[in-house]
Amino acid sequence: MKAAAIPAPAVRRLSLYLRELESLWRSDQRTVSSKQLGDALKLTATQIRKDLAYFGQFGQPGIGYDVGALTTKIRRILGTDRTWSVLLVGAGNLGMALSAYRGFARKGFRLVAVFDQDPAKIGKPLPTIPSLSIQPVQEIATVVREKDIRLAIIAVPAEAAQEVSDLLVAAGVRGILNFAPISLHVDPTVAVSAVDLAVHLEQLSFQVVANA
Amino acid sequence: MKAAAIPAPAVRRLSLYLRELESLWRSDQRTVSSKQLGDALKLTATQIRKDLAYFGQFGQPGIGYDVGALTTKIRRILGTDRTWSVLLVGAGNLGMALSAYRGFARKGFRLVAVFDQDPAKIGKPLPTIPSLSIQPVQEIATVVREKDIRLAIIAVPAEAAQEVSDLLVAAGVRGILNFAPISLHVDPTVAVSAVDLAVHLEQLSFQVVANA
DNA sequence: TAGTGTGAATGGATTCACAGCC
DNA sequence: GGCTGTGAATCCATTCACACTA
Repeated sequence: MKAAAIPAPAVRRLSLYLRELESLWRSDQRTVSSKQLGDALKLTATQIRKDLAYFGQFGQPGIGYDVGALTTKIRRILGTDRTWSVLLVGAGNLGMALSAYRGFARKGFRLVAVFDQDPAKIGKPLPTIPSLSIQPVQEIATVVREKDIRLAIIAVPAEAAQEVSDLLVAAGVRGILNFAPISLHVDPTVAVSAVDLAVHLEQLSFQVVANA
Repeated sequence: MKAAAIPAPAVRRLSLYLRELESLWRSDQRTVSSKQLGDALKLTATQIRKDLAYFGQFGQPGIGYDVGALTTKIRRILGTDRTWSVLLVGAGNLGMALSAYRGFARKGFRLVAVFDQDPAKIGKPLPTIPSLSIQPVQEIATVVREKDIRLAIIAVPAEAAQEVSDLLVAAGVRGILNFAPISLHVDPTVAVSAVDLAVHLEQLSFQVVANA
């Protein structure tokens, strides 16, 4: 089965469209034009139409897009029309903050397991999700299979990240969100998305100096 | 003065090169080829050479790049050859985790002030940086001027983010790293970089479904 | 030989321009 | 009149190919 080569940037923007649509829905707006979406997201109207056109025809000429219907469509495209079980490795500061983040659940991602390597932390329940307690990393494989987990978040120090990644991939995880400041080496069938705080700040400092 | 139009993706990769170079330095490697960097980062050697060429000639034909010298050069390019004072708005879970992150300091970003709107939090010292205590958002303008702060991190709920952003820009902040899941509207001379956890997970779920 | 730097060619993504529909 | 959907044109980033150097 041969999908029609969707540009990666278009998929990235799809998430933004969804976010904006959800916000419009909350403010009781039921119809939106590509122009209006573009203004809100600082993108051109054409680009939004083009992006959506990769996936089908969702709008009504002269009217625009139905907010509810388009929301549903984009959720289906992104695969968030269902709930994903997610596991977290690393129960340090960042890991705990992530586990407390409500935005995940709201988007259909449910945190179902947390792992750490530190024996002192094992067995402790999460402050925000008392039904979960921290498990040793050795149990990753078992839990992934038991709970049919496909997505994982890595929030461990750089030195441990590749090793954790290997464990996750071996266990059958299909996508990894990596917060460790290293470039993970994984099987090409596994999706990886990375967030490096320092990289973001460096981008800002570059731009600030350039603007100065 | 008119800089020579650097592609944004090239600048993004520069941060990755720096990260890798720092790692090579720690493992006592003093010379590196574009091929080797490319393998580590899953990029082509040509692309790396092209990216670096936007900023000058740093390599030695037949030899490669001097790790130390290139590190210094890239730091200068990114503007991280000096220390940046950074402020943080939002002392919730995420904000506290960010304030505890050591990677910032290591890269030359020093957290010098933390703000929150919740009266219950005002005055409390940071667990990890006891010399700093949480201040009311109303004081942002004063502190920015006093401490000559140019970069800010927003870690407040979506509803408050635009308002905080306005305060920051009015106070003279030049770059914002935004963790709130909304698209900020700021003066075009202010740089913004955004991290949206949900967006990242959605990208993963899309890819996982596509790979399936 | 091993490796950089770079003009030229390619490949992708964005924007333009407009036909068609409400 | 307002707005979508889309081929064609443009623009920009990546890759190729190779001259050149240590």
